Amino acid sequence: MKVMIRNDRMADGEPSGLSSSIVATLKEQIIHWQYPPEHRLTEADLCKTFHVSRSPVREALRILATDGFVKKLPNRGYAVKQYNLGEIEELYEVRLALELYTVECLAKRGPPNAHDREDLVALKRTWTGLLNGSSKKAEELARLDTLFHETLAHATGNKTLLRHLRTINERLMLFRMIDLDKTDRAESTCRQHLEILKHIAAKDARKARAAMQRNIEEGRINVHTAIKDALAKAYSMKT
Amino acid sequence: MKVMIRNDRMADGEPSGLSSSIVATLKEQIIHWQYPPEHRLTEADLCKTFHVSRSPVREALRILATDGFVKKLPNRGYAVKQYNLGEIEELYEVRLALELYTVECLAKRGPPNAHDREDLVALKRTWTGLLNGSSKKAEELARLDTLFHETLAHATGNKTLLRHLRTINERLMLFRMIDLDKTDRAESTCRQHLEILKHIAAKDARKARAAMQRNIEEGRINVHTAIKDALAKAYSMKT
DNA sequence: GATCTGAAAATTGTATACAATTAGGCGTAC
DNA sequence: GTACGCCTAATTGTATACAATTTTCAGATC
Repeated sequence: MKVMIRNDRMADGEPSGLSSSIVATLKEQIIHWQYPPEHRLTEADLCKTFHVSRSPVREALRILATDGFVKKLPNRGYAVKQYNLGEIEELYEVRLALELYTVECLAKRGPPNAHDREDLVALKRTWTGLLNGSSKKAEELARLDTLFHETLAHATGNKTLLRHLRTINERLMLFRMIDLDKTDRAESTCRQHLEILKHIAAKDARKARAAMQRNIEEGRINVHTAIKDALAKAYSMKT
Repeated sequence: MKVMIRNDRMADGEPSGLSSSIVATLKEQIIHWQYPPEHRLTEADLCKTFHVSRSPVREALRILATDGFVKKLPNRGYAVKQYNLGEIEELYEVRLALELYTVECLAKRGPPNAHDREDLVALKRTWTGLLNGSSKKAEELARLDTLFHETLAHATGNKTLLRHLRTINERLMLFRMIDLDKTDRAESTCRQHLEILKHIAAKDARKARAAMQRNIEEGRINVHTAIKDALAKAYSMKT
């Protein structure tokens, strides 16, 4: 009973005890759309489902709120946050600013140590293989895509940059599948990623930024049109 | 005692009750260096000083930890976070990325509505006045400088961008006074800010970025040298 | 039928009690 | 003198009880 799930990345002093596993579980569920948007989450309900008291549940909800997965309804508990088109665009903009800086940084001064340099060549191997290879399931692609962008940020050596990028990209997880499910997206992603790596290796900051911008913008546009279509459809159904 | 400080930007559902005022008070104290770095903060102690129970104190400490003002010592409570040179540089880098994007955004598409446009001309008035005028106390300068950068971010209309920039700049508050106390910094700040506004008005994104970069870099360098000197002095004293 | 009123239910905010883990120190053996 | 082990105190993690606020809904009134 009451198993303490030890979190993977427990190096920093952040998570502790039951709340961290509640956070992880709920995040996972929300990202996979297992709750309808605006679904209400009350402390009492979560206590029942997780078989714990209110203390860790409260902590978990507060964390999820600051991470942008739930929002607080004054005096009415919490609800799964639904992002509207404008907010999604905002997230993509901040992501763009941070990732452009990331590649500029890498092109200009390169990875700070041998380990990070190896990570970059490993990325090149991975995505070259993916370009020719077969496995193009969206789920796996999403994992590798996340890994790609996080590895770049990590290679700058700037942990603060990585952390901010993570919180942004974690939220965008909600929509990443929409993007990567698109036809031919796998191939264009491969080409764009390889291009980014090429320009970094060539120490061409301008071209690296441009390539990264194309990569992120394509994703943003895919999500944008998909959401707008969905909204239009939902609206037309109501009339 | 136990005054509930109503937060300015309370529009979102974040703060509530006692914890928010504890957070505000401790933040204020930490920013003003009223605790030595690495000073330990235990829940029990804070309960006594604030005359509240552990629940709100725990909540406050968790918030302060995610905001980067305290760090968690596993099983030993919390401690006021001491930033080393590398971490400060990281913060300045992320800030640079976000603020460069901010001015680029403003120069390219301009403020989204009349209200934000007015804010920008108000900034121009303020800093023109400051250039000629007298009041150059560092404390007041810091307030206006913060207002300048936050107003720009706000004028983009991107709330997410503003929020991330705030969390970064809030931490850099710890070192802003070091920067602004420097001789002639007031004047150079005025000139740089006015230049930024000029290029934004002229819709010249490249020059606006360059001007913002100079502004931020100057601050970074001031802080960098000051901290390095302080560390060198502390080290030489020990030998 | 619409609207106001009041009480009950729902829900969070706070306080406190208990459990579990860990750090620090003291004493003892070698 | 040093190292080992136990014991106590410190400290957090969790559960629960209580208080205060707000929503909601039934019933009465116009």
